Amino acid sequence: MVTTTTGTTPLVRSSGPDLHRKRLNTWQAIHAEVLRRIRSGDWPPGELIPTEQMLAVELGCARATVNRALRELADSGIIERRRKVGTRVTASSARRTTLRLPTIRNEIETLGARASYALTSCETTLPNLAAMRALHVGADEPLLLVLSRFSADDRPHCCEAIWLNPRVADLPDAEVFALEPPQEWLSRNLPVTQSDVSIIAEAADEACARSLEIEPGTPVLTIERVNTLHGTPVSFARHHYPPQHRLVFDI
Amino acid sequence: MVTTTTGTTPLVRSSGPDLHRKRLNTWQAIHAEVLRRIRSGDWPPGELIPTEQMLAVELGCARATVNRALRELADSGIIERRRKVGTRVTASSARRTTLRLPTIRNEIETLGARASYALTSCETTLPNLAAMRALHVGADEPLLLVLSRFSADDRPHCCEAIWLNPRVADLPDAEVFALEPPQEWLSRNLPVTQSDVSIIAEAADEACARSLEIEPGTPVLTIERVNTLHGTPVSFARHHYPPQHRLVFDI
DNA sequence: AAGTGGTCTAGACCACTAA
DNA sequence: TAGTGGTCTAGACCACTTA
Repeated sequence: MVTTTTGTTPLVRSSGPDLHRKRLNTWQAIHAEVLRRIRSGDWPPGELIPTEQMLAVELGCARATVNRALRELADSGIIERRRKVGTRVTASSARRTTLRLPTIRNEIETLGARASYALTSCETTLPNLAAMRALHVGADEPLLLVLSRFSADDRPHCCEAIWLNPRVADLPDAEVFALEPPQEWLSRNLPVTQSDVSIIAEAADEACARSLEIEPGTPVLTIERVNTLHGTPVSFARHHYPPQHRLVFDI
Repeated sequence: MVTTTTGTTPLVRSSGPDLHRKRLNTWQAIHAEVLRRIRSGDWPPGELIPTEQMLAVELGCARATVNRALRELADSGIIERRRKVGTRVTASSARRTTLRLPTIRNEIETLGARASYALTSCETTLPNLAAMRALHVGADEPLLLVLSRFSADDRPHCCEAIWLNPRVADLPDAEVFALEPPQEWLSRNLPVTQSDVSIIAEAADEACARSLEIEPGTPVLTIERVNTLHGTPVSFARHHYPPQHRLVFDI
């Protein structure tokens, strides 16, 4: 058997049973079919499902295609796979999803609003406790602190406080941040090897409340981000969103 | 050349240039190498990187292997791929990451603490406004409302309020929830085709504050989840976490 | 020792899109 | 129309795990 295969229009391999079974050829189709069987209750939580080999034969495709489909399902936490054991439908309601962290500008424009940026202040100052811990600096090492705000259609959308360490990165003149958000300047000029992100609920402090035009003490959703370059923390950003803001996603 | 390849221990294909270039054979190695070149600045943000074909030749592996590596990078938002155009290093700081939503019990045990569950109340009652909207029911349709709390090593960790619609799902006797969290019972007994999740910051109401042993009005992190079966909303859960709680992840 | 998933390969065709 | 990524296939070997 030396002739090349056509790859995407294979003929029925044998005259075995199941001649009427529709062939599922793409990994998306396999993915959907397996998901259907799980959701319909055919394959209940905790159950072992057929092996890749069996599914490939049943659905009429290569094992690699089944593998791709099942890998996506495993990545989503829908199924759990173990060598030698097989593939199980996940019993718990544990799920995974992809969380996108776009730029603020992008986030606003996705909502269909016009984004505008305004610098609030930009000064070299001694770090507070959180900044000392995040950037691994002492209380006597001055940092650059930039406060700014984004508006969506002229309503306050989010305010940012970002601490930058001038000893580990070449920072621009302060005037630059009057025109461009630190986040955008950073992404173009400072390489990052890792970001640690936290989401927390906290009470708005004085500056944040003034920026977002809310009462001090109002709950705000805070997204913290520490950017690290080869193990050295470079920037520590905190984005604060007013109470009506929601981080939304599907599973 | 009809002899089969061994797949994982191929010999050098030709006596071309670059005999000293180490062959990168696994998609993880390719992934790491490409990431290294991006982070080192060799391939700056916005730049086109070589095609799959070129990388496969340079690194000495199959194009499918390069494809797998680059696909993972694209899934993380590190690069952007377009047919006919090529692959670019993402210019913005937009990033994606996988967010895990484990069961509360799992979450607590991952922290190394002992999880305990306690039912607060369980009653059939008319929906509030949020529940009406989430479950698409009218103000006169009674729902089952279950309030409960999880503790980690006897400290309040999270409290839950969940609304269940008895008209679209067979619900158990109320006593069941005295022993088992609704979340766990649901995952075993009610299939779900979609979940919509929101993360918000809000002020603790009276019941939530009592349950978490905090002052009413304290900011809490709330994770809302609407489970849907074939388009019909079945349950509406709200998990409230006290202020020190952080949703943490890397990028 | 054996079974299952994980991955690599070489070749092929398809889908999309800029020119 | 041509170039690039997206995917499928058949076969092979490896890695991990249970028995």
